[in-house]
Amino acid sequence: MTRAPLTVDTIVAAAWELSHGGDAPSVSLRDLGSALGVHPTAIYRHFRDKHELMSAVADRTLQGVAEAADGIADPVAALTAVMQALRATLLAHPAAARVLAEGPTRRSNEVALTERTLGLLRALGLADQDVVEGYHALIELTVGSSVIDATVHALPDGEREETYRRWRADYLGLDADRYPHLAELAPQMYGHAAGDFTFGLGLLLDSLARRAAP
Amino acid sequence: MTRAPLTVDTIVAAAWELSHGGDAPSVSLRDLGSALGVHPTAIYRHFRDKHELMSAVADRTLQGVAEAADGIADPVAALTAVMQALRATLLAHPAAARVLAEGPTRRSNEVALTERTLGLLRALGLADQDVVEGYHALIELTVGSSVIDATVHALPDGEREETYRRWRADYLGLDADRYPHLAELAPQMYGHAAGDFTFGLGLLLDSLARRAAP
DNA sequence: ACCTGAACACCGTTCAAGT
DNA sequence: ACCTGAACACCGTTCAAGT
Repeated sequence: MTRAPLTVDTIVAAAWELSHGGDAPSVSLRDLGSALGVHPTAIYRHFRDKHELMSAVADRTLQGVAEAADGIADPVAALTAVMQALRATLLAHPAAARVLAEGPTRRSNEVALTERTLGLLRALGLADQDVVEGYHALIELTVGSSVIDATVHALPDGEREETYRRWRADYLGLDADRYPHLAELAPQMYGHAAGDFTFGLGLLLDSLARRAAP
Repeated sequence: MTRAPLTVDTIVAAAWELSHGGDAPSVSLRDLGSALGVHPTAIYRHFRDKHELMSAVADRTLQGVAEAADGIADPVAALTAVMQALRATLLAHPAAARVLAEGPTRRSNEVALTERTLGLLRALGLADQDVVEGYHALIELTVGSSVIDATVHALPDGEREETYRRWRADYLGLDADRYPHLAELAPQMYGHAAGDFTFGLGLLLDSLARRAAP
């Protein structure tokens, strides 16, 4: 009995599976080959190089993100849902997140996400230039938040809390004369990364909504 | 005549030099060794591993960023100057930017930057919790903007414009019935990445200033 | 047409050996 | 104490050879 023939979709699906979680910071072609039961270099028959493969994997990761806005009438609430969904998938697939962070892939799910976001910003009543710049600001905040949090997020729950605790302790241990603000505020830092993102997203959307109002 | 002895500072300075620009996406220990006239593995006598070295290089990259606020009385203007300085150095050193994007190094220049930023947010009149969350939002937007723009920013001027032009053309070529917003707004996208960052930063600071007001 | 095998030019890292 | 040499276990990628 022979193996099912290799296709672009089979390869992307397997690579997407391997890109889960942060314990596997990047997918190697040798690992991917053995997951597919195929020689590592067989992948080059279907993708020009590894970057093209990872770009396809990254786009698969964006499947359904635009649809997070479905059924939400309020544009601000819909934009919040889309950006939270984007952040969730970037945290789950850090290797794909790195590819998306390099610039737009212009692949189908990414295009759908962009189209949806632009439409929601227009529904808010913004001028065209504000729509475009607001879109970039939302993406920049969400991607930044995701890449910053990805490493710690990949840790098991216990280690994650321990890491945050150690960071706070480092700040608390500083000379309070030289670093008065840090020494005082340290206990409140790194308490809840997801909350920080929600706060920042709210700041951006508040400003955008205000620019839209007459 | 014998070579000057290897020190932590010599190594960091040489690695910092090699980390300039985006044509060199990452510094290899073999390249670093030959730049120093030393066997690649000699570096392990001074750093535990490559990550510790790159963490030191990343902090060197932050030298002077906090001082971008010097002499600026208005907290909003000072915060703008600091974040623009941070973005500039992250764009110039993408390899270091990737290390900083993984989480806080808690090294001296980073600590100085954090302390300064917290102080400026407090000067704005914000409550402690808003100071902490506002700080994270500013860093997330700035890091996100920098990693997204770094790849294109590293291209020579002509190629950079050509790349943006190609991206716009890709969006313009889409089916206008399925993607009406993109098709219409494409000409205004990717016009000036630095301007997009300034806009997003303004949105965050506007919201923060409003929260500070009574 | 599609995949394999062998090879190339790289990586970070370890450890015994030199001085 | 500090550095070198050799080796290990990896990478992505190319290209001729197999079927």
